[in-house]
Parts: sequence; structure tokens; C-alpha cells
Amino acid sequence: MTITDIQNALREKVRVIAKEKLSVEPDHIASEIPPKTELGDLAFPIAFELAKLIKQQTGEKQNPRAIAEELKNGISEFDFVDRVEIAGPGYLNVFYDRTGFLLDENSAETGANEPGTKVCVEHTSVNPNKAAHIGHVRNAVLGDTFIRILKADGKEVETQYYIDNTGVQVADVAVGFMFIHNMNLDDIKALDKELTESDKKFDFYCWDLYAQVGRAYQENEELKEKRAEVLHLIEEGDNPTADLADFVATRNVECIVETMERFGVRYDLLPRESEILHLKFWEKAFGQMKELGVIHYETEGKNAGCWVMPFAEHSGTDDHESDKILVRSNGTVTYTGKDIAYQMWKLGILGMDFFYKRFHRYADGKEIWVTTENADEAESGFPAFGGGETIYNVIDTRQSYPQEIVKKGVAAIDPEKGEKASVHLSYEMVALSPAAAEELGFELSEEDKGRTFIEMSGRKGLGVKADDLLDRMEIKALAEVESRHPDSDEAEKKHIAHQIAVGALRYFLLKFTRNTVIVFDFKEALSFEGETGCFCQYSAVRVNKIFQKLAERDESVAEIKAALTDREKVAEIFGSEAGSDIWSMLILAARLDETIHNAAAVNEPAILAKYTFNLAKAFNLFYHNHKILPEPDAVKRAVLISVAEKVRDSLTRSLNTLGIEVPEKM
RNA sequence: GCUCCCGUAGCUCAGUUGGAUAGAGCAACAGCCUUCUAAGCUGUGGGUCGCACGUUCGAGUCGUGCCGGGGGCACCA
Repeated sequence: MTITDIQNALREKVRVIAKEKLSVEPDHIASEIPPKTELGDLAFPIAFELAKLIKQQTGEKQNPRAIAEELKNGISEFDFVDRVEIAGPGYLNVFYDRTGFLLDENSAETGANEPGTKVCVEHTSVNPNKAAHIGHVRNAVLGDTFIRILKADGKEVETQYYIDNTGVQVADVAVGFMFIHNMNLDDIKALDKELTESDKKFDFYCWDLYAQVGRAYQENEELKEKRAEVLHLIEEGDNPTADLADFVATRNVECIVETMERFGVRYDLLPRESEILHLKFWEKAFGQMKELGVIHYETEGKNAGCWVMPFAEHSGTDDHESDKILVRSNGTVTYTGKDIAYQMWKLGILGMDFFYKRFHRYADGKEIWVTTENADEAESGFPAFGGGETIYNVIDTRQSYPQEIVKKGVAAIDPEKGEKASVHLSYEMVALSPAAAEELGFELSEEDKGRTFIEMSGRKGLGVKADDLLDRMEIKALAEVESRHPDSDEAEKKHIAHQIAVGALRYFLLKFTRNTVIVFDFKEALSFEGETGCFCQYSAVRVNKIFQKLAERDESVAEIKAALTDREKVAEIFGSEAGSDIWSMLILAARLDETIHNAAAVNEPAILAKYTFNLAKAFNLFYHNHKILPEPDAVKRAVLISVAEKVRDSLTRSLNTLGIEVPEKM
């Protein structure tokens, strides 16, 4: 019986007693984990509410403590309950049977999940015109971790990285290549080869070029006009400019996929915007919306010639219309329009499909697929893509407004699915502290210096590039590993340094809740002490070491645990002075699945990050207070090792769910 | 103007659908390595939870108003 089963059984019992004995049915049976172990393992502050309900129904005034007494008797019947206490004005504190719990945990089967429903998660979706910066990594790590959480919670998940290969940003870089550097496709290919040979990255080159184009636009109006032409040619496709842009976008995606792989982030499918257009996905969605009358054509006013969707929730002003343009007067489709079609496809309600081909093969053989409009290019052997029961879109909170429109558009066509099934997993940006911006070599205006943070900007070339930061972390971690394990071989040291660097960065990005702006600070991000990924890894390495030692000494864990059959002695240990300590450790480790479920339910990976840190912290204390291997008493040693085993399992799984590996040694 | 988010220790942040004495990390100071790894552990100091009113047995959490900071309201995404 898992801890979740226990809680559900207790909650259900409380509900039944309330109904049968007290004739009241509260909407929700609240329960909480008491602030201290001495106050029990689960508490119901329900008596107050029941007293109120009884008073409302009958006018009879009941003492909450008397109600708690009534509940206590029923709950005490369970085998897994050791005792129930009534505390304060009417808290019902339940204490689990510690011995039974430990033995049960030891025999419990882990995770026999039924095949769950399929969901799609879109994340990363960096514009394919430059290298990824730390803000993009927040998106990717958030999405990737959420996916791991959903999978751990029993869902089948498909990961998509949407490629906006026909947008303005790609056009900007194409303009740079074509009109600033006067390069054609062959020149760019030659440049790419040259860069690769000198160990430089194409996306880094584009990063600088994009910033250069941004500056050039300010002083060169002609160039800006070129952008519109280039954008139009890219959207149209099948011309030299479109081919050039396609090469640039594809190379950038390759680079970004490579970068994200370093962070442990992977994808299943790369749906491309060009296919949404050329395979007429948009036209189909457009037709349906026209038919349903959710959009209309403006014949006059400032939006004359556009197809717009009214958006009544936002009131219009003189400066701003409340309508959202989906089709521009020149006939091109806005991103919002294209996203409606894309989301419909993701939900499996569009009734059309892409062609697919292989894009990339990871070292372990896993493949990424990409969409194609060309039936001749299409490859077979791909898994069934799209058709998610729920779709999660990991997108910056600054896009909340367009996301609302997209949702509304989808809901207009399919009311049943649209409203609930499309979830905007929003998160705040990663910004730079003024100090960090200066550290990157940017000159700040007086106004900027006074700001609490400075927004990163691809257009200005202002940002911490993902690869640069990870490189820096790996160098720092390697120095630490060198000093601790000078005799290990180079490859192993590098591997450990990499694991530590990724752990530190992922944890750093995950410990903040989604709606907190992360003001990036080098010192804090590069730290290996305190609340960091490294701290959690270190704790896991420690617990692993105990079992390594046992193996070295040819001691069998199963044989050691045989001593647990002496239930009386086990109960005595839990009842001793150290007993509560040991029990706290065990029950905290047992709360992983509950925590994962909670994190999935409220779409908040930070909950799991915090839990992991608390678990690691608790184990460090446990480790300090109880000498496990030298413990002379066989039964106590068995108890300590069983608890350590549970911690090892939970901490490893918890870290893996955060995408953080546990190094062999640290 | 409209709208969303934030305001909790010197700094950076947690705080479950309203529950018990508001917690971490960093920074500061004082301790702990013949032991299963000190990237660790222990202790000390540090709070009008922005302000006010309200709802409630109970408010950091919910409501209203105000103050302060940020985002959004493009024929960009």
C-alpha cells in the first residue's frame, strides 16, 4: 500500500463518517502534512469545517473536539494506523504504523502503471536564426522536466519543437547574409564548412549576424524594405531565397538540438511552419472559422482588408483594437493564425496530416522526425504523431494574450476540446542583472544601470549563450573534480564535470516557480553549494557509496534485511529516541510519487525541485547522525539500511525526473 | 486608458484546494574531518508577510481599495 493509497483511504473514511454519523457532506476533505513528526503523519483540520456545516444545516452548535472524537474512532480501525490524536482546537492527527510501513515499503512493487493517455508538449521553439540563450534553456528545461514528470505520473508524452522557419526572424538573418555580406547559398555552405572545420558554431555566427542586421536596420531604410521582400519569398517557397533561408534555419535547428542534447533535452518531432502553410493546414482551419462566423473580413477602418477575430475580453481603446488580425491585408497569415491550425493538428481535430522524414539520430539510436511537405521525401517507420488528449505549450508569459486568442480560436471550432485541452504553460523570462550585462561586455545607459534587471535581446545580441554558460560550468566543475580525484582518468573526470554542470544549471532553472522572473547572476548560477543541483547529487553519491561499500565487503542487502522479521525489535527502534529521526527520513522519501503527482497536477516542476533538495538535505543530516555501516545492532542496522535504500531509490528517481544524473563519484 | 503578474529575513526565493510556533539558500559570526566522501553538518543573530479595510473559528494565502515594480494590449512572435 503506497502512501497515496493510505491517504486516500483515510480521506474516504473521513467522508463516510461525516456522512453517516454527522449527516454532512463537505465538498472537499482537506488534509495536510503536520509541521512536525511529533504531530503525526497526516492531519485533518476538518472538524472546524464540519462544525460549521452542522450549524448551518441544523442550527445545532457542536464542539469541534467532539466531532474529531467521532472521526477518531473510525480512523483508528485501519491496520496501517498506529494511533490518532486530537490536538489543539480539533486537529485530527494520524500516526502511521511505522514498522508495518517499513516492511510494506520493502515488499512493495514499484510502478506498475497502466498505459496512460497521450499528451503533447511543445517546448523550446527557439526561432531558428541564432544560438540559444539561457532564457531559451529555461523554456527547454522547464518543458523537458515537465515531460519527465508527466511520464513518471503515467502519461504517454510526445515532445515537439515548433520550427518557425518562415518568420521575420529567419528573414532578418537571410537579409544579413544576402545584402550585408552579399552571400548566396553556396557561399553560406562554404562558410558553414569553414566554421565547422575551425570548431566554430554556425548558430554563433548567426547570433552576431542577427545583431548586426538589427543595427543596420536603424540606419538603412532600404534594408528594411528588403526584409519584407525576403519574408514574402520565404513564405511562398520554391525559390532561391527560400532555399537559402531553409538552409540557414535548418542549420540553426541542428545546432540548437545539439546544444539542448548537452542539457539532456530531447525531441520526438519538429513540426515546421512552412508545412502548416504549404500543406494548407491553415486554409482548412481558416475555412472552418469563416463558416462558423468566428472571424470576419474588415472592409473599413484601420484593419481594412484583414480577417480578424473579435476578442471581447479585452476592451478596445483609441490606440488598441480589441480585434486580433489573423490574415493581413496582403493575404499572409499571422503567427496566431498558424498556431490555431497547428494546435488543432496537435489535438487531432484538424483532419489532416504532415509528411515526415528523419531529422537526427541520437547516439543511443533514438530518432527525431521532422515534417515535410514533399510526399516524395516522406519516409516511413515513424510513430503516430499528434492527437494528444491534452496539449501543453511551454511559451513565455509575454505571449499570454496571443495564446488566449489561439485557444479561443480552437475552442470556437471544437468547443469540447479547445477550452480544456490546450494548456499554456507560461513562465517568466530570464533577465540579466545590470552587473551580469556589464560582465558580458555591454555598455549600459544610466537608465539601465538603475533598473532591477535588463531583458535579454537576440536582436541586440545581448544574452548569455547556452553553450558558453555550460562550457564555463564544465570548466569550473572539472577543476573541482581534479582537486578531489586527481587519479581518475581524464574521460571520467570530464564526464563527471559535465554531469555536475548540467545538474547545477538545470536545478538553478527549476528551483524558481514559473511565474518568477529569474534575474541571472553568474555567481549564483555557477554555485555548487547550498540549494543547488550539485548538493542533491552529492547526497545521492553518498547514499550510493554505502551500497558500494556493502558490495565490496560481499555483504548482501537481502541478508541484512532479514533481521527485519523481528517486528518487536523494529518497533522498539522506531519508538526509541532516534526513532522519530529515522521515521521522518523514511516517510519523506516515501512521498516522491505524491510529489510528482502534485507537480503534474498543478503544472509546476519547481515543486519537485524543492522536494528533491529537501530530501537530499534530510539525508545529509540522517547520514551525519546515524553511522549506518558501523552500526553494531543487526536489527537497527537493517532498519537504517532499509531507509537508506528507500532514500537512494527516491533521490535517484527524483533527480532523474529533473533530468539530473547521479555521478559515480564526486 | 484596459489587463495580467509580482511585493515575505540584509540579498535571492519557497510557502499545497485558507490551518498548528511563517521556512530555505546566500551573506555574517561561532563550532565540527583517525569514522559510510567536509561540494557536508551544527549553532547564533535576522520578519509591522508593501499599506488599509473586509470575509472567516482561523488569512502570507480569499475580496475591495491604495502604494511600489514588471509584462502585455502589432498587419512581430
